[in-house]
Amino acid sequence: MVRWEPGAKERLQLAALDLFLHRGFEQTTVQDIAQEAGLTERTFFRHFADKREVLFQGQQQYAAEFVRGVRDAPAGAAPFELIRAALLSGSVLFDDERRPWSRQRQAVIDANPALQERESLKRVSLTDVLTEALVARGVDDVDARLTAEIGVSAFFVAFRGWIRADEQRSLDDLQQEALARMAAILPTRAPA
Amino acid sequence: MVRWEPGAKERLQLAALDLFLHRGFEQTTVQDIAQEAGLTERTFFRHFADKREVLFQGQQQYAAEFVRGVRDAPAGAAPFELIRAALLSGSVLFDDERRPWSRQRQAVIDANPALQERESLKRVSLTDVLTEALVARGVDDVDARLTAEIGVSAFFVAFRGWIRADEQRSLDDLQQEALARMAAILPTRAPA
DNA sequence: GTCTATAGTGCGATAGAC
DNA sequence: GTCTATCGCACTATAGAC
Repeated sequence: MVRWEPGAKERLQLAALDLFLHRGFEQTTVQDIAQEAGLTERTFFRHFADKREVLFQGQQQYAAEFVRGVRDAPAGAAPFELIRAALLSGSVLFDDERRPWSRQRQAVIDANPALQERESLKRVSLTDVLTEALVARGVDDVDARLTAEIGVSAFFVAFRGWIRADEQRSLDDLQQEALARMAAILPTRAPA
Repeated sequence: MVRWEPGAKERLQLAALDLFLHRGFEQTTVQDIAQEAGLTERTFFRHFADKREVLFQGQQQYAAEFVRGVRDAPAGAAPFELIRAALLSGSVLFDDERRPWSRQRQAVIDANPALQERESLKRVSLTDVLTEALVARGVDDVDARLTAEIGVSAFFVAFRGWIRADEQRSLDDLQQEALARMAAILPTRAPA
């Protein structure tokens, strides 16, 4: 007889999403989740720093793809090209199979302020790592931050559209549209 | 003898900032803060939803100024003009007198992830109300969201610069610079 | 204003993998 | 033997219920 089944973390994540969906985040205790996964509270907290974090693991995987897009872009690419590459690279994680799961997860987050708080912090972290990646590609500090802000905004606006019930377009299509619209909103520079 | 001194909320805020600065956020209990202000824990939670919130009251005042800028902008103003008006309107709250206080407060926030989380949520809320204000001015939903994102990004990047030790320029100068740089980063549209 | 549930921590013990 | 995952228990502070 084994002392523990493999995949404890995954079991906890699945149990948590399921319970949050049906009972609500606040109405679900960590003990409930652990019990559902055949583990104890203490073990839950070994895998996740806090109760909310169980929904946000995997985000750093997205950040990594994002950064990889920047790192692998052709030499001499302008900041705007770098951010397009980042967005395209990240979008591969959001295929049509994932759409229903993303919808469920987002519904749970939208129903709870504490989870929105964590999500918004993840957004900031994503902007930070992207900024760093741009600086590593030689972009000026402030421009890097602004470029990252533009890119992350495009991602989040596109993502919201992507999980809409009637939306069929790919995430990257929506991202490109968001970037184009932002360019249209900002004033054109006077020709040199 | 009075039953309670006036300004309970303000006393709690001042006591909290002071204790957070000297002891750290986590090392300060709500009881510490209440005691310092001559009140009870229960009273603290009557004024603030949670321990972190004591640092974030006054943000909604900023949001109101922001929105007012949008509402009072001249008729027929393009989204970009509306956002410029919002930023200018909000910046009046950040005069040179406030700079040292903003620095202190930000130092406390930067030292604690839980506070960064709350700050990032406030940022999202600000974007939401700004989006709403733009929609009320007739801007298309998606453009409103994107415009709000641009504006809030400009504010936060500018604010970071504004509290730098050696920075002398006004917040709005820095905001304008941020907007100009974003425009320069995004590609120019092909002429119609 | 009191009471209590729950989140989250610290430390130690144990069981298996290697 | 070492290393790591799990569990047990006692504990504090937050936050909400009554």
